[in-house]
Formats: sequence, structure tokens, C-alpha cells
Amino acid sequence: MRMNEGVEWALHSCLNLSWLEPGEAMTAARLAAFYDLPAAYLNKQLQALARAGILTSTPGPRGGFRLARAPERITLLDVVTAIEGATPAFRCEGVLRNGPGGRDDVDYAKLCVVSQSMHRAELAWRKELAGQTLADVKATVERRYPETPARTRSWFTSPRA
Amino acid sequence: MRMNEGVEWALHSCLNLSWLEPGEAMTAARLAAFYDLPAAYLNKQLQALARAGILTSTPGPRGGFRLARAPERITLLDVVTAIEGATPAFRCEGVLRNGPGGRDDVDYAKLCVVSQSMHRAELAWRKELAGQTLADVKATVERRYPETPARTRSWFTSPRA
DNA sequence: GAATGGATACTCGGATACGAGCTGTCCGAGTAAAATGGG
DNA sequence: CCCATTTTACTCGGACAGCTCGTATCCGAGTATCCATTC
Repeated sequence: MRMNEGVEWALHSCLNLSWLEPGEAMTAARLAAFYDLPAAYLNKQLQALARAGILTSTPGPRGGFRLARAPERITLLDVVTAIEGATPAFRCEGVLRNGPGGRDDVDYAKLCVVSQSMHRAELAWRKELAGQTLADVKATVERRYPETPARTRSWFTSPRA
Repeated sequence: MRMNEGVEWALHSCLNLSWLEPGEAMTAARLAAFYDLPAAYLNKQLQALARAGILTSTPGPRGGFRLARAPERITLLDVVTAIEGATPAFRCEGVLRNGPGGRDDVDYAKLCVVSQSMHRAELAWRKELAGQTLADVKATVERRYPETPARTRSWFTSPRA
């Protein structure tokens, strides 16, 4: 079980966007340069965030991405599901269906006790992610590293290196 | 993010093993036939369970796999980590290291707030899995479907179809 | 009849191909800004 | 000087390869069983 690399990039990029002036957009290329990431691939992830309604994108000069809503209303789960998709990690393929006495007209994903237990664990995972907003993470970073917001903003507003 | 198919197989196979007579072994081929699974591949998963100390394997005629300890002492997390490995799904690659002001001698997996939040969610997931033992699942199945243990045992002890 | 040695068949175990999905890259459609020419 | 029009440059957006890892398979090492042979 392995999570997409893009999730980490997306989270950090959203965090960086939250430190910009409200309404200010930033291009995928510049967001990628901040961490020395492949620009086109990060662009792909940001597109997914835009499709999910987390970011808004504007093309053309002075265009780019910006947060679609306040960080208080963006949970970590929103970002993760935007990148990873909504399909659960443990997909019950219904082995019981192929076993003796298996019926085709039964939804074993719902009835199978094993599936339920695994599903319960994933629910706990999602609940924990949904309980943390981007604003919470942002606040923690600002408390521990007070210079980060100003430093980040100045990096993005400085002329291209 | 996608969990190995083998996890589901391993869980159901452990459950089936728990319904056999204590000390009775069952071959990978027969366990696979129960759900119509590829035998050699299931064997691979069972090997992983044996390496993790969840099952014991004995070669030769009358050999096979059996539970290494009581179902009360086998958690779902044990099975999952045996198959999936212990590496967490969200691996912090330390994008901060490549960012401005990044240091090579800092463990960002520990300091990065994003990484910590994601790690906390995975901890909740593991905790939920660790709280459920194979005996719990077994008891739930026996309560809901009382005929399952006898039926399963008879299937495994019946002559090969 | 009992014991012994060997042959046998069966099981796990790891080494070996195949394929899906993540990773990475490219170029085109569309847009806002800037430049240009005229009034 | 101001405005309309054209040009320009820049951005996202989706379509196209490369590669790692999960999926599937095969054959060999080792062992308990069974059988033939001998005492």
C-alpha cells in the first residue's frame, strides 16, 4: 500500500498558497520551483485539486492557481481524496462470492465481516484526516516556525531566480 | 493508494484455518480452491504470514499451514503488516529539504507538520486494526452465520472434489 | 510378524515473467496583457 | 492624449511515453509416508 507522491506535493503547495495575499494566483511552474519538483507533473496534481473544487485556476498571463475557499474549510481529507480518488484502499473483491454457497446477488462488500472491519479502520483514518484543516496545519507551522510565512511569501514575490 | 489483494485472501484464509481442528494443517492449494484463487500466489502470501510468525508451515505429505497462535493473539494489523510491510503509506520524501533553507542534516519526516498530520491519521488506522483480533471477527461471523464453522470445516475435510 | 532401507509423492520456498498504474513529459487551446496604429 | 485592434506571450489542460511494483506462474529442496525386502 503506497500513497501517491503527489499528495505530499499538493498539501505543501496548498500551504504555500495560503500564505499569499488573498486573491493572488501562483503558477504551477513557480510552485514546483519552490521545491524543485517536475513542473508539468505538479501541474497535473493541481488540476486534480481544481477539479475537486479546492483550487481555482485561471489561464493566461497573471494566471495560476489560488485557494478556492478559506483554509478553515479545506480538510486534509479533501486534498487526499482529490489526488487519490474516493475508492477505498481495501477493496473487497468478494472472495466469498467464489466460495461454496456464494451467491451472485449478494453484496459481500457490505455483509462480509472482514470487509466491515477493514472498512471501519479506513473510516478512522478518514475521520482523523477530516478533523484536520489546512488552517490547523498552517497555524501549527506558524507557531513553531514564525518566520516561515514572510519568508515563503517573499520567495514567491521575488523576481525569478 | 491501493491495498494488496492478498490481504483479503490472507484474512479469510486465517479465518478458515481458525475453524479447523487445533493442530490440523491445510495446504495452500486447498485453501486457494475454497475461494477459487490462484494457488501459487496465495502460497506466496501465506509464506509472508509464516515469516511474520502468524502461521507455521510444515512441508511434505500431511503438511501445510496452521495458525501459529490462538486467534485471540492475532490482530488484523498483524496480518496487514505481514502482507503489506511495515512502511507507512504516506512516505514523507522531505520536499522541504529541496526547498529554500532546506538542510540535509534534518529529518523532515519527523519535523514536517504535514508529515506529522498524515502520520497521525495512519496511526489511527493502525490502532483500529490492532484493536480487532482474529477471534473478534471469528466470533462475529459465528454469531451472524452460525452454520459457517461446521460447513467450512466439512468442506475442508471432505474428499477432494 | 516386525524391523529396516529405499522409493515415492507431496508440500513449501524462492526465483522467474507479465501487466497495471503511478511517474514524468510534451504540445495545443484559450486568455489576458501589451504593443501598435489611428483618430 | 485616448481608444480600438492586432499581436504577443503566458497559462492551464489533456494526451502521450517510461518505469516501478503488484500479479501470476513455474520448478527445485526437503520431508513424512508407504512399500518392498529381509530377519
